[in-house]
Amino acid sequence: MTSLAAAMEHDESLKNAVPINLDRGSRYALYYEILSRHCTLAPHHRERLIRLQQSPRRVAKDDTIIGHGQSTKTLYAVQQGWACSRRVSRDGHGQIIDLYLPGDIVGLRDYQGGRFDEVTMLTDGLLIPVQKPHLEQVTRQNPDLAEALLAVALHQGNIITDRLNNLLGHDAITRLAHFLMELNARLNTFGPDSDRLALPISQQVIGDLLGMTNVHVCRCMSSLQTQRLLRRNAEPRSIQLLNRTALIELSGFAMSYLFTCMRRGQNWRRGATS
Amino acid sequence: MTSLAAAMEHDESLKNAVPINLDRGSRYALYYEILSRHCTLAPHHRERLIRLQQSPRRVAKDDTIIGHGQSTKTLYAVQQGWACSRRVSRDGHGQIIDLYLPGDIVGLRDYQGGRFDEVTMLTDGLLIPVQKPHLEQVTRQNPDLAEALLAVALHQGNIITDRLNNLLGHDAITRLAHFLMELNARLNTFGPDSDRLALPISQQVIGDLLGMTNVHVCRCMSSLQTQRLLRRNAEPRSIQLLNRTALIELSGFAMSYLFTCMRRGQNWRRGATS
DNA sequence: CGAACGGTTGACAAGGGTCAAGTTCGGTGG
DNA sequence: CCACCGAACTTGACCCTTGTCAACCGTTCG
Repeated sequence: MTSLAAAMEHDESLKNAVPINLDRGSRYALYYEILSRHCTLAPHHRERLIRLQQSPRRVAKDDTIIGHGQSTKTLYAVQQGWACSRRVSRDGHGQIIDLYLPGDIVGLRDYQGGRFDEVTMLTDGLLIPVQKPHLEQVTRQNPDLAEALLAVALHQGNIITDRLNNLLGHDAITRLAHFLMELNARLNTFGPDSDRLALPISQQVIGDLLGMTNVHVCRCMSSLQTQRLLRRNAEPRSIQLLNRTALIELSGFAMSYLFTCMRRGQNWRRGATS
Repeated sequence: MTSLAAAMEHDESLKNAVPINLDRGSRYALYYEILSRHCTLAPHHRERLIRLQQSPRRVAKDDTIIGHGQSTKTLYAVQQGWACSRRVSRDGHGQIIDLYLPGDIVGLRDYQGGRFDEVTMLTDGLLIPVQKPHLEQVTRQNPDLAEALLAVALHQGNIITDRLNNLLGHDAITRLAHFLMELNARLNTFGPDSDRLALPISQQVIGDLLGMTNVHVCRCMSSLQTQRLLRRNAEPRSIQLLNRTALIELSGFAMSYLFTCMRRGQNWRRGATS
């Protein structure tokens, strides 16, 4: 086992936050894993993408990956840990825009340049950098990869759209429930659908993501626990889903944005088990 | 002047809602116009895209373009009029998700299939259909077009992200001001920056888009008018921006999602005027 | 003319923000 | 081992923004 592999496994607290298949051989093909969620890719694409990847970069909680207003030619795939992007307004107040989980690509929104949100780590983690020009070169030569990249971008857009839908016209408890279901779905995209949900972020951050105060997040969490819908664990920060059916019902969670992923995902899973 | 061209120009109320350059020759190349906002495209791409387009489809207010839950293999580019997509939840309540203006592509979010929001017209309009499989075939043969399509998708994602940012942590007046600035920017992407802003939708629809009630939209509009920031016209429904600087200041509008577009747009504009 | 629709206004209520104090817990230093 | 500290969470009191409900008005259109 290499030192990298060791580093990747020693971090117990993040273990169940890693939906990516880390079986032998796929360990270093993160971009291939991500892209092949949406399109069926050939083996030579796997090799091509592996050559693209730079060496993994271990980052700590609160590290700034991409500074505010700073142009960047680098994309990062999240191997481990959670990250978020913030939009900093003129008054210095930063609003969390987006949440990146293992298997997500950070910086894709800026792929063509022009928009420079700040990206910081919410937990310790491991990122795989790729140079945008290199990726562009590869996608120009491989229509399959270009299509897969488009699929990833559309998928990210669908996740955002789902969050937008969640924020519009729903009250705080519903929004929180929806957020938890979204996390549950994204963290278990291909893995077993565990009832335990890692939640390694503060209520302040959750509040920023949902447009409410940390105080009210706390109240809603308590309410959900009182309704026997979930139970909270303090250390490591996580929650136990006690009644997923009721939570889905309450939140109106649709999972529609996962359809693309699931459909292709089944191909992917068949391929992996064969 | 063909009958189509006549049809396109007789509709006075929508005249200033058309940011697309309708000069001779570009009139029928809507997809080329849209894609070349983001990438510099060659003349043969123009021909290729024109061949892709199906004959324009005139639609009326409240027409359903894409039914709820209905799969579709067709994309539509909006030539004239405004459209929106709605997400219909199980209880039958429909939440407006997205707004499509002239020059936008409808259905791109479902490009890979899997998500079926309802799309309806908010005004009368003119749409240019394209079959997704045909477009896919063309993009697979032309990396430039694939990249341009990716850019359009990312741009749409950026607009949504901006709206998300606007909804999180801003009060109703700020949200309304931001919405108006967004409209102003999107409707005048390349045209002269007019102070008159077409607003051919009801306050109920605006409320749905901003997550507030029609009553409160009315109150906020009145407040903005009282502050001498805008003036409302009843017929045709439009508003006059009296103090754009103050509105931008108030709403924290960034225009960042237009950067990609602007940057390339200047190329595009140079090309058009030469 | 009357129905239908969209906008306007007022009274009232509730969801959620704000502020502040208190609690828990892990880390740090003596 | 204990004392102390800070970060995050919890809880209560209070109040403001916004939703709700309703009446009313102006236009359009059948």
